[in-house]
Amino acid sequence: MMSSQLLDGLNPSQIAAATHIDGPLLMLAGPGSGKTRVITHRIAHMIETGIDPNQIVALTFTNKAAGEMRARLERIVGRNDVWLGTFHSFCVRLLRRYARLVGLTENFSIYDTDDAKAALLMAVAEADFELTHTTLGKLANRISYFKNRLVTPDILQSEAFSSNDHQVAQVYPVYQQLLLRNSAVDFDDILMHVATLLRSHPELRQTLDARFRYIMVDEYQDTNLAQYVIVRHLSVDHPNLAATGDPDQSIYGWRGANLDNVTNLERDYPTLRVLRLEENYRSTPEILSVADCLIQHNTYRKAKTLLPLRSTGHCVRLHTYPTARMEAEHVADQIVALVNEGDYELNDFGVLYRTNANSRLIEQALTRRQIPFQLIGGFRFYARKEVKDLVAYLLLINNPEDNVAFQRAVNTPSRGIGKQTVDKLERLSRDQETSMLEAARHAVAHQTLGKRPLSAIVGFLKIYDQLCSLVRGPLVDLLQMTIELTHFREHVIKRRRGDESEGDALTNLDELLAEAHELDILANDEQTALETFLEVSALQADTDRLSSDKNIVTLMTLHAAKGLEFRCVYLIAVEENILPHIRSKDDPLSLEEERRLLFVGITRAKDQLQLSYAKSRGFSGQGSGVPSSFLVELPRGELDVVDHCERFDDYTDADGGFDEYHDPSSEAGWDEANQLDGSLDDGASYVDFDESCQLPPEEMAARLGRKRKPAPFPRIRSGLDFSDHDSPPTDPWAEYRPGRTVLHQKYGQGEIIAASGHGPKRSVTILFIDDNSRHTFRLSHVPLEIQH
DNA sequence: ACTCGTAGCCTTTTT
DNA sequence: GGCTACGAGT
Repeated sequence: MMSSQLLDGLNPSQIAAATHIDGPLLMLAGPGSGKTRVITHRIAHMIETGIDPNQIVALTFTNKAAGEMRARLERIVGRNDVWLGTFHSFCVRLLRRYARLVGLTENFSIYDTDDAKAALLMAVAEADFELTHTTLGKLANRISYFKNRLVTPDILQSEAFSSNDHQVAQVYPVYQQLLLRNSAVDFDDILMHVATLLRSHPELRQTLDARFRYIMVDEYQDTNLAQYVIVRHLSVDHPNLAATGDPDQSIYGWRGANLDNVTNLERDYPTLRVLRLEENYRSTPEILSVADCLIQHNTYRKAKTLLPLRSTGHCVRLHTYPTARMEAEHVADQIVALVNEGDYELNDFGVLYRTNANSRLIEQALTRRQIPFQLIGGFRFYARKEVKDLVAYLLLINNPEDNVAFQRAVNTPSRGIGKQTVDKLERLSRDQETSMLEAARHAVAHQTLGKRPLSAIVGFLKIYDQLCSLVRGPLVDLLQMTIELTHFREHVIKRRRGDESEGDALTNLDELLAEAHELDILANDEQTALETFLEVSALQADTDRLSSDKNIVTLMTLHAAKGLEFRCVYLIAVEENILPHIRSKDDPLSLEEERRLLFVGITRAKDQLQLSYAKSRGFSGQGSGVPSSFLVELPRGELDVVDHCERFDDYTDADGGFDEYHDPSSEAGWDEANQLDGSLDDGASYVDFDESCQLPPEEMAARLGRKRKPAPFPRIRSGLDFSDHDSPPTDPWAEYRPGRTVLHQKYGQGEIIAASGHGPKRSVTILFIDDNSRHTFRLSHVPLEIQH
């Protein structure tokens, strides 16, 4: 039974996709094919046919995409309990629940790239590793690479590896242990731990498979092995996995995204239904023709058509400029002109580029013309120093084991605790096998430090304990008090004195307070405002802050533009060594990814598209001046080619002009470049895929024999809320339950009269015998001895 | 323990 | 071209 209203306005293949509910489904959706529309209508349709929204999960690439999808869905079916979020946020929730099964505690910290590097640096020191022939960054990248492919320290150490990876193998296990000691995860762990969890706990896997019965994955072409293993394991008994993606838009190979996942789907699900969405509602035929012409130069590719539905529009422009500055100025001028003509508004414009560094001149040109714009990319809001410094206190309050947070908080604002003291505390903590926070308390109690550092630490602990007592109150109060007790504002002002960003830094603090206040309002039983805050602060990407309601121009990298569209797109700096990037040129596969990146950029445009390059671009080296080899692959006859250099005699004769790249001999060169040697081995063969993705043989055999009806799943309240039935049995805090008698250091003996929460975030209310007083404590912060 | 200077590394892309 | 991590000096 399908609602005609719901499917109104969808084309036949879209309807087919939206009404395919049970069984595996792969939607190969070209750009602008109404994919988001299909997904939302599909979910709405599922709900309408009576499926419990609680059993539906839709995983997106960014929080923003999730938010948009939610908004659209709610417009159709109203408020609902469908889980819509990123892979990472979904996995964090799962991991919070089953943290103990992988050696974490429920209140684990999430490290962003900076924190992870700090932790890695500690691990390097601990492993007595010399950073002479490698850098911290490279080491971090390599470890990330392995984690994305589910290569654990054990596997790495047992495999044959290059001398380079031999070094990685020295540090990786130490790093991983250190993270566990701190009860912390890095971004990659979030996925890797969940994959491990599902692989090593069949009964839990089964429970969750039933719990999340309908799983959708958007941007499937950009998933990595860890992500594949996760959705694969959640779709065994209930193989209702629906993936949408476009292999031509796979641009995250460097992050471990694996196009094989598309083929794997066909292999692992023989009944997979593949649907193609090829009709394009977004772009003019001119734009699509250019895009198609380009992408056909990719060798490793399944043919796919782009069917234009819009009527003829403007010619795609290719502009050549003498300098990057002129490029920026002219783009800004065109924006002004088009807006003045009245057909376009500022938010119709997107300026796209390969690297963040390319935004600078455009920013200046727009600023000079007083055109408002938003710049997406570069540093995340939560990665700013003053923000991170403050958040460190909250992290430490939430997770006292977190030594990275401790080290950041303990001496910011500086209070006389230097490297010496911190090193000593780290040694003490390792010797005593406690957190650095505990080691600090111990040092105070036993006077094992010099007088001056000791009193500084006493001061810090006093602040910390005071803050901890506020943990049950509103987050905004906790944050406010942190700022006050640490004299944080004064600290920021002092740091940035004279600096123009001083004001910004203070504004950022206010923004944090506002955010905290907002979360206080949203807080519920499942997750406190503090927990939500810490999750957001770690997982919010810069692209998530993109605003679509303000009437301003958008500047962003091609990667950040994925999934977006603009009426007018300016794709600047289409130059050799920038796009394709210099670092991708040795490897044919990377080169193809660069081509896809340009394809993504082109297909963001609805009405107008201008590609441009400049013959000189400020800084030396960077292959300035040479047009991208991709430009030669475009249909020259269909382009409106404008060379702004002709008026500048100085530049007309300069090397590397477009025309030089259009002679037959160069083209022969490109053809040669396209004849790839077929070496697809990227060294990712550490994990046997079948082994990682299949169930144990016995279980598989058992399954093939019977197609049984799943047991009814316990009633769930909302979202990713878990009932107590599937509570892991390993939670020692569960022992603190009403009726138990406990001993408190100060108040003496009392009886637990109420308890709530799980793990160390569990809090209990106690009626004390001595003075009949009641107090509520968080177990993670107050030692309570159970009396038997 | 803090401040200033320098060397090397960095950025291509981000959850 | 810019940051930042580390080292020497006070």
